[in-house]
Amino acid sequence: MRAGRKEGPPVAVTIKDVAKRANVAASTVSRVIANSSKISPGTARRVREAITELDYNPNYHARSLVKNTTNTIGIVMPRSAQSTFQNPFFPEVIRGITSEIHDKDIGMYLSTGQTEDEIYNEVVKMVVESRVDGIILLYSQENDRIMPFLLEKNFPFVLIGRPSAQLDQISYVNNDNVKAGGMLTEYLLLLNHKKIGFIGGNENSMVTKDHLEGYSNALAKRAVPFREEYVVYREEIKEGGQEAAIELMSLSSPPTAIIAADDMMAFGVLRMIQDMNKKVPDDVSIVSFNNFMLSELSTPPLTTVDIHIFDLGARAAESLVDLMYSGNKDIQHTIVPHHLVKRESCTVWN
Amino acid sequence: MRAGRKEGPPVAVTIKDVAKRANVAASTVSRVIANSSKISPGTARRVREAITELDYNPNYHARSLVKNTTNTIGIVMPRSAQSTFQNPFFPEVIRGITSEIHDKDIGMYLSTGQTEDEIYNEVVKMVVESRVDGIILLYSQENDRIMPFLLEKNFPFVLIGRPSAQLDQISYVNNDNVKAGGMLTEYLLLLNHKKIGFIGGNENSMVTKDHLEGYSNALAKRAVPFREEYVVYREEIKEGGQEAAIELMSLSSPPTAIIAADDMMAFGVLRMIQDMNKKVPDDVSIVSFNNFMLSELSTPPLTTVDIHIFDLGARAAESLVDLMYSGNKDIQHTIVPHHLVKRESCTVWN
DNA sequence: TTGTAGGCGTTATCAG
DNA sequence: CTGATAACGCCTACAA
Repeated sequence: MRAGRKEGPPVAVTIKDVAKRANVAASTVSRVIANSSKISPGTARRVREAITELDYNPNYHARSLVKNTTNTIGIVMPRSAQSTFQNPFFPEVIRGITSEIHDKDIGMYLSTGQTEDEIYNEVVKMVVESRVDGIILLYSQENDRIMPFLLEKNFPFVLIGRPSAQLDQISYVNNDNVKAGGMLTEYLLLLNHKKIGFIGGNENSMVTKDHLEGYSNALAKRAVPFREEYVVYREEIKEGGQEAAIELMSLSSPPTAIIAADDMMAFGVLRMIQDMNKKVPDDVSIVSFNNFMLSELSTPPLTTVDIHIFDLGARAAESLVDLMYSGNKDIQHTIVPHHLVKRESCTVWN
Repeated sequence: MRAGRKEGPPVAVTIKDVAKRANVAASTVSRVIANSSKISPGTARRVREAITELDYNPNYHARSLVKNTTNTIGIVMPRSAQSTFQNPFFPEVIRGITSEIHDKDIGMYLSTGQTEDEIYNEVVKMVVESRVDGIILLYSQENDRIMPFLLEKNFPFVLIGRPSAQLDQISYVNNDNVKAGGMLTEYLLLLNHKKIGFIGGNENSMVTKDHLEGYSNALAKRAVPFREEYVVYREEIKEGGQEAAIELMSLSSPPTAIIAADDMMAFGVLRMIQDMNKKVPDDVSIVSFNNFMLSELSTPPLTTVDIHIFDLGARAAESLVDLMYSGNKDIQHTIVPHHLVKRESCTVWN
């Protein structure tokens, strides 16, 4: 279905009205708006007066039409973020983006699609109808149609995360998730844990793959065997952690420490472990990724790695603005640092 | 600062190209796109072929310019939501809005302003530059300039929350917050609590006022004295709850139960109470509003009133779409029901 | 320094 | 049923 026609509200004041009022031609008005150098102070003043008196604002579409620029960027979220925009990750990224563009007169257009097709079609519309000047992709998955499309159209975009291919053609900003996963694992190892469970998010997402790689690297380095049964995947943000905890803890030799895909998962794990009448961290240690705001308010407060989500968004916006307006078409790869936030959900294993 | 000019990417295919290809006039192409009735099947087919062959998409701005319609709605968030988009309320509202518009070909434009002035200017731009067809306001405050402006321009908008004035001229969707506040208080009263602390959010916001009214009503009805010192306000989403807990618990006669402005606050309160080596709910009961996803995962799980945030967004979008495209300009007031979710943060006071 | 004219890509009106 | 043609509101040569 397509929305119907709008009854035009009181016709807006146009550039001609201003011109008439100031006794000049429309083009002159246009020039003072553009701050054209060659304009006499006198007329400039007169025009400006007329503008304020009439409360004139240039029509966005007319301007976009002729300049072929929209001054807005599109944000594309994954399907799963739509169903769970609940994941604080996305709002926080958007905050970061916002911080970077709010004073640059750049607007933000949000995708609303809820299926892969809907999202793809929205992206197509954004670019081919010239709705936006550039796009920030909030996710990457293997075999996705969006990036190939954008690449083919040669349309400016930056990805938050890691592309699964064509690294050298895609601007992205990401964390070093392999390293982060490794660090967390090593931390647990140093705490003397040998049986470490790993709860991944979407099995096909790059983050998950990278975390897992870091995990297994760290294990290998300390000659701790990698055990299949310690690795489980859950996508559902709410029940995921709880279910994974059940799966892990019901093993004949359950882990003494668990790495959760993110703090939301960790909350679920925490809840479930406590429901089992076990203590965190005494009976099982928990660590996770992201450092959401609430992580420090849980019981016990969560040890987690802060990946600076806000910065992810801000840097992405920065790169994109560069790509769109600076003429600099160089591909940029930005790695946002992470750091461990030690709190009280981990302890030494006897 | 204003963003610069974009280098036009490969010029897009226009309606004229299609016309040429199909050997018809541009206006004919326009007609088949609009599904005009009076068009011969033959040409229609030829045109459609040309469209797909050329991969033609109508230019959004050209169309908006002449039709004076944008098929997009603007979402205006409060300053505090920008700094704390962290509050799950906003993402959840947006999910609701999205659910309502994603299949209607309606887009979503997000405000990015971070000061009151920036936000106001953005709104002005949205309406006066014809960027959007309507607006959803995610907050209301007394002495705000935005609603008067919208009203004066006779621009379609709906408010999520309660207007502080001109109720009959403003479409809004809201909860019955007085009732919700009253219910929570009565619940605690029935649990035999007499000393009930109230932590409000922003003291000037309508929600807070309504909650407080419900609170004091309920107290009065049971002849329990209203005590000034039991009422505190905190805006900061993260530290607010903790600080308020300190303030309340250090009273000479501290409350045995606390009503928090929302679950985020409640988390902070919970944390702080536990840091004081007191038990929830045995030493103090906690209840709050909103029922965020995480509320059921805390320790202990939170008793809270579910206000159906998602529906707030969906209904608002529905009303707005009506206002914008249906020709029905009737003011609509929608009250979304709430319900108590009993969990484990409250118990009977001996 | 300023005005005139033409065009950006559509849709709507009016003939035919 | 279809084709010209004139808007929509703005910007940018080109002239003056």
